[in-house]
Formats: sequence, C-alpha cells, structure tokens
Amino acid sequence: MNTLGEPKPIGAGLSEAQENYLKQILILEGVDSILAKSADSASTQALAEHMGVRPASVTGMLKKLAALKLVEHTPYHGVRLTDAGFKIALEILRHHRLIEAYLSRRLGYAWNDVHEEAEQLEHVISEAFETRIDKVLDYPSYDPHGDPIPSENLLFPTVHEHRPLSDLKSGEAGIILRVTAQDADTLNLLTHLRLVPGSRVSLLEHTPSLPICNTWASDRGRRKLSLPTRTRSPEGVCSSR
Amino acid sequence: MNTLGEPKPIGAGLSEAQENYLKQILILEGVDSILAKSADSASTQALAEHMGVRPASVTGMLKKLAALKLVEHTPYHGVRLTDAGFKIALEILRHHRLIEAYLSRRLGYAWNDVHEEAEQLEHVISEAFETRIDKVLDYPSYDPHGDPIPSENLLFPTVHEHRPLSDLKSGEAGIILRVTAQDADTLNLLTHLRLVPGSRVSLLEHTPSLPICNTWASDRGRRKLSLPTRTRSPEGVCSSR
DNA sequence: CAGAACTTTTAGGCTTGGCTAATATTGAGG
DNA sequence: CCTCAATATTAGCCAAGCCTAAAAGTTCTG
Repeated sequence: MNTLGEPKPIGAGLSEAQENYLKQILILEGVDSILAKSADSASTQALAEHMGVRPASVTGMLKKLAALKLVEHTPYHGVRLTDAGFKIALEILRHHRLIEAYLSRRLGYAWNDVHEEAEQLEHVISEAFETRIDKVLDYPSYDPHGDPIPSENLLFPTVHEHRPLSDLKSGEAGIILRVTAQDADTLNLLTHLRLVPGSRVSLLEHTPSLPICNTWASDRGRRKLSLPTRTRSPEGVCSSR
Repeated sequence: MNTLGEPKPIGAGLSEAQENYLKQILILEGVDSILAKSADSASTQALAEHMGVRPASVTGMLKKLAALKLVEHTPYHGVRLTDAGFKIALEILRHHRLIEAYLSRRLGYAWNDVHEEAEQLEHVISEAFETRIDKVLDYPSYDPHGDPIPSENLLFPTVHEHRPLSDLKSGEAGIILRVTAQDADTLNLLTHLRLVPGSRVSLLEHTPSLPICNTWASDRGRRKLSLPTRTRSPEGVCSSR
C-alpha cells in the first residue's frame, strides 16, 4: 500500500483542499475580521461560495473534517473550528501572510501579485522555512495588505483602531492601514489611485457613483477598505482621478 | 465541471507525479551526469527503483507521458524525453537547484537540508518566482552540492573538468567540486569529515575499508564524489577523522 | 402554518496513480 | 538455435479525493 498523494506536513497529513477549507472557515468565523467580535459559525453556503463548489461538496468535506476532530459540525447550523482545527487554520493563515510579506519585501513582488503565489506556497513550506523567513523579516506583524500575521505561537498582533474608508465624513483624513480586497483587478485599480496601505488620504466629497467607492461599498455590504481613526492629516486626496 | 485537482503552471498542467517522472528520466538519461555522454535511455526498472513504485506503474505513467508527447516510449527498450519533455524536465531541474541555492544562500539552510524542501517547492513556484530568486542570487551556475543550474534559456553552464574522488592516487590533491549523494545521512557524514564542495583535500592513502570511501565506491558503481584535475594544492587531508 | 431558503442525504461519477497477477519480449549462454 | 531468466507490458482492481444533481429534510419568517 504505497500511499502516495503526499500528506503535507502541516498539522498532520491534510490535503491541500482540507487545509483550504479550514482556512476559509477561520476567515468566515471572523477571527481575523476587522469587525470581528469573533466566533460566528460558518454556513455551508457561505463556504460553498467562497470555495467555488457546491454546498453538497462542502457538507461532504465537513464530515471528513469533523471525523478528524478539526471541526464541529452541527447539521443545519454551520461549522465551528475545534481547538485543533483552529490551530491548523491559523498556522496556514500565518504561512500565507508571512509568505506574502516575504515576497513583497525580499523578492520585489508588487503587493497585488503576492496573493496567488502565497496561495500555492502556503501548503508546501516546512516549519523550518516558516521560521527562517519570519526571522529574516524580523518577525513582521502585518502582510503587504495590512492583514495581521499571527505570531509563531499563533497570537495576533494588537491591531490599531481603524474603520472602513466608506465611513469617513467629508473632510476627514487618515492613513490607509489595510485592504481586504484580494482580486488582482481591484488591487490594480487601487494601486493606480494610490490607495495603498500606508498612504494618507482625506475625503473631499462623497460620490456614491465613484467607481471604486462603488466597488467598496456595494460588495454585499462587506467593507473592503478601512483606515485608522487615530491618524489625521490634511495632505492626500481621495479623488477619482 | 469544476476541474479541481489544480493543474500546476509549468509546462502545461502536469501533475506533481508526472513532473517527477520527467525529472527522473532526465537524470537517468544522464544529461546532467558527470560521466554524461548523454542520451542513454531510461529503463522501466531503473525508473521504478528511483521512484519507489512497481515497474507496472511506471509503464502506466510512461504511456500517459507518451500520449502527451513528452516522452518517446519504445516498448521493452526504455524511454527518451522528446524535445518538449526535455524542456519541461530541465525547467523542473532548474527550479529545484535554484531553490536549493536560494535556501542555502539567503535563508541560511545547511547544504544537506535543502534537498527535501526544494523537492516540494519546485512544483509550485511560478516563473516570476524563479526569475526573482535567480536575479537575487545574481544568476548562479551551481547549487550548494555543486550541481550545475540550467540557465533561464535552459543551457547548462560549462562544467570544469573533474573526476571522481575515488580515482585519486595517493598524494594527489584537489578541490571538491560536486557531491552527488542526496540522502541526509551521507551528507551529514560528509559534513563531519569536512568533505564539502569547495574544500581542498589530498589523498594520504587508499583504505578501501574507510567508511566513507567505502560508501562512495561501493554504491552500485555510481560515483558520489568528484573533484577537479586542474587544481592541485598540498594542504588539506582526507583522513578518516 | 406555509413556503422560501437553506442544508443534508443519497447515489453516483471522474481522475490519478498505485498494485497484483498473468502474459509477452529480449537477449545471453549453452 | 533454443531456452530461461530478467525485464516489460497488459489487464483488471482499488482507494483517495473531490465533484455533481436530485431528492428529502430543516429552519425560520411572514
């Protein structure tokens, strides 16, 4: 019985698909979210949408993950990660963001190119690799999108107070701290508009039809851009072009 | 039809297993070998041994690769890579060695730890990644074992004249250029004995029972260590401890 | 309490890559 | 030239992993 299909060496021998499910559940549970009170439970449907598969497939995978005690599945009421599952999911998230940071800082990747590469690498790197790049980057707390990177012992850094860009009043200013959009198109657009992490902006006026503002606000009510309330500065403009 | 099972983006959508077969065929064909006149053809059995599967499995895979025109399979007479297959195999070999070099030079990996990690990463990195690390390392020609790295246009660097360590006469000296052993144990032993690429040695006496010399010479007649004929230097000793 | 919306179950399907056992081919030595 | 051992190939199977459609069950809202 030559078991090929290479168990990857992360939490145990999870398949890439399984790891991705865990990661997505983590995200849907909201641990990581800006608005996180944490601890929603992820619904089958939401999971299906995010993974690009049918709900039935999700249920199937959920049963497997539940059998592995990585997840608690209450039929008809969504899933929750168990402690074990949570740990693995966090580990993967850490891999992902650490890799993104590395690609950006050490290999000259554009911040909107790192996601895809990290998506592949995160399942494959060893603990040694993780440790090394963490050290080389001097234990970074944020990835190039401003997403927090769990530490080696899987704790999130304290996140500065911040709020969605769409909440800004006319005349208000701030520094962009985090961009939660992931698709290359949106990120490209944002790059062109200089709306990247670290840049200062102040809001001239609310124009709901403005293309990007549209994008941010209309996406099923989920905020894609947020910025701190702490920092105010008069320079920088959020204009459409 | 949601085709998951992620085609990897190298030559086309080859599976990891397929890529590994191609790489192994390349190696068995001897393109890379020290003794390479190149262009032996790889036998089913040799392939089976190196891949850790049964010959029947190899035949099966060979048919698949042949159907993809990556390989020419003459039943009962081994396989040869086609130009297309050769190119892909070289690309993978390049990935592998470039990654090894990167891990060693930029992430502080020991030379005997790089192989396994590279084995995983080689199937997953993008062309962009390859290009970046190549550049960061300033287009290296050799990996940490002294194996030549094909260039971006898939040409091997010119390799300095060299011969197996076991061919040295008593009193002869040289610099270790390349170590073809890959298993961690052998590499550890060699490290302890300071028999690593770059070190100068001269042969005091032939002692067939010397553990490492034994290892090198007795392994099915394949040479594991070689060094240049050009360089002679009196310092350095090949002693057993 | 009805029905819309959502979930789960059931019943399969497909692909990959392995394995065994039986069969076929090759090539070396007698 | 023939035979036999070594080597290859075929044929038939299997398991893992993921996916689907359709049917049946559950929830919750109006």
